[in-house]
Amino acid sequence: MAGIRAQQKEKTRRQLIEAALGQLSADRSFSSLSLREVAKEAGLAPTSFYRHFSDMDELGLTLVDEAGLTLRQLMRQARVRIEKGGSVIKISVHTFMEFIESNENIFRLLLRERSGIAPEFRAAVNREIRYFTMELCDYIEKANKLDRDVAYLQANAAVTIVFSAGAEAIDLDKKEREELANRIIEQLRIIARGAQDMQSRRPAVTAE
Amino acid sequence: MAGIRAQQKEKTRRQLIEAALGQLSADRSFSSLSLREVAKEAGLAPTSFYRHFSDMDELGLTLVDEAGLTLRQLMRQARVRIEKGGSVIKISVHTFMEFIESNENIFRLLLRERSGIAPEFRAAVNREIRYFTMELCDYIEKANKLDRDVAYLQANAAVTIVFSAGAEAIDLDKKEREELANRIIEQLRIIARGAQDMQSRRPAVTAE
DNA sequence: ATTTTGAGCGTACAACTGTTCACTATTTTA
DNA sequence: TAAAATAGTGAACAGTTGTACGCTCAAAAT
Repeated sequence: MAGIRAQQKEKTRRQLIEAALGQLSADRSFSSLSLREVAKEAGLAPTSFYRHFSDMDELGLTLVDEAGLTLRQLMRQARVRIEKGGSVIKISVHTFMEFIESNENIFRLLLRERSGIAPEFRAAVNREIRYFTMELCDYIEKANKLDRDVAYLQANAAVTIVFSAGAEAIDLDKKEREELANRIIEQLRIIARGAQDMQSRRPAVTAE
Repeated sequence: MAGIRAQQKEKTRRQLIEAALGQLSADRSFSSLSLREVAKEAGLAPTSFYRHFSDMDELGLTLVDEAGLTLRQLMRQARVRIEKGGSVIKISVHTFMEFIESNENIFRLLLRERSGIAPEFRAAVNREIRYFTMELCDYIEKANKLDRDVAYLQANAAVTIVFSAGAEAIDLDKKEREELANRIIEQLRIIARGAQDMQSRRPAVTAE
């Protein structure tokens, strides 16, 4: 029972996903893709699309999930590198930029659909980004010994700036990307210092 | 010579602009509008559209210009309020939120097309936002006596965070918006403190 | 060995798209 | 007053879209 049939189905499903992902270029948003186009690119008749997804929306949500996986890969890799020592901020930004470079289209999707039309899409993207933020928040809370709410403010601001930079970076050449990365690093430092400062001016919480 | 003809033409041109703006709701992006729909909404035959714009793109760029004007109004109003005294950050954020509330659709356009498809659109939106950033940079440089590059880092980070919050705010109810505004205010404070801190640790630049 | 299932296909259709063209009616110009 | 310019129209076009339907044929279940 190899499931030769289910296997084949999974394969063409992947073809549809890859086809859609492949069409997402600089001047093509997901919502501008048509079911027929994607099916054609995948080498399928338009009607066969329905054997795998009931909708373009359903395909889209699948892509967002895919992007979520990529995001977690990114986090894992950053964590590994950080453990080996060096500036946390620098490493994080560079890892992020690398990922954008090698996963352009999936990041395009993520960054565009964040402010896109379909509410379900936005929700899905925001879920992924929130997860990302929370991980960072935990890390900051422990590593820098900040109160949770201050850590959250810092994490949220950092993620906003990094993702926003990601959206910019996608359309830049290598040199411009480096400049951008340096700017982001400095901004993250400013935020980190500000958070430390805000924490230190707080009344200490003491046991009664 | 009242120019009764040119007058009427300008009027229906406005109708087209308003029609397009009116269609930009939560679940409708500019690129999803069709020429025919817009013409219909404006009470025109599809073909009459061409008497005013050669393209939907041309209409779109006109809308972005419109949004730019709104943005400058916003800046002007914030400046007036700031002169009357009070927390600069608080006033700025609240003014921004007010504007979003009373110009929902035009902000939707601005925030969406920033990461949209058409390169010309993105360029136009980024031009407006850059202008906004530079104004803020000047202000910070003078008011807080920061070096220009530090002031720029702060201004850029602040604008990124505020606009990103704007995109979020559009879909929130009143109470949630207030919470968001408070979070933004705290984050801007963190950034301001961080910038001050970074400045104060710099080697002073002295005349030779 | 026979029946059932289901992935993929081709045809067809109605809805919509942007754009062309020749036309009307009114204002503007000469 | 006659001629030219032009905002707005309606019909028609070729193209694209999503989707319903019935079919095939190989795999799976009986």
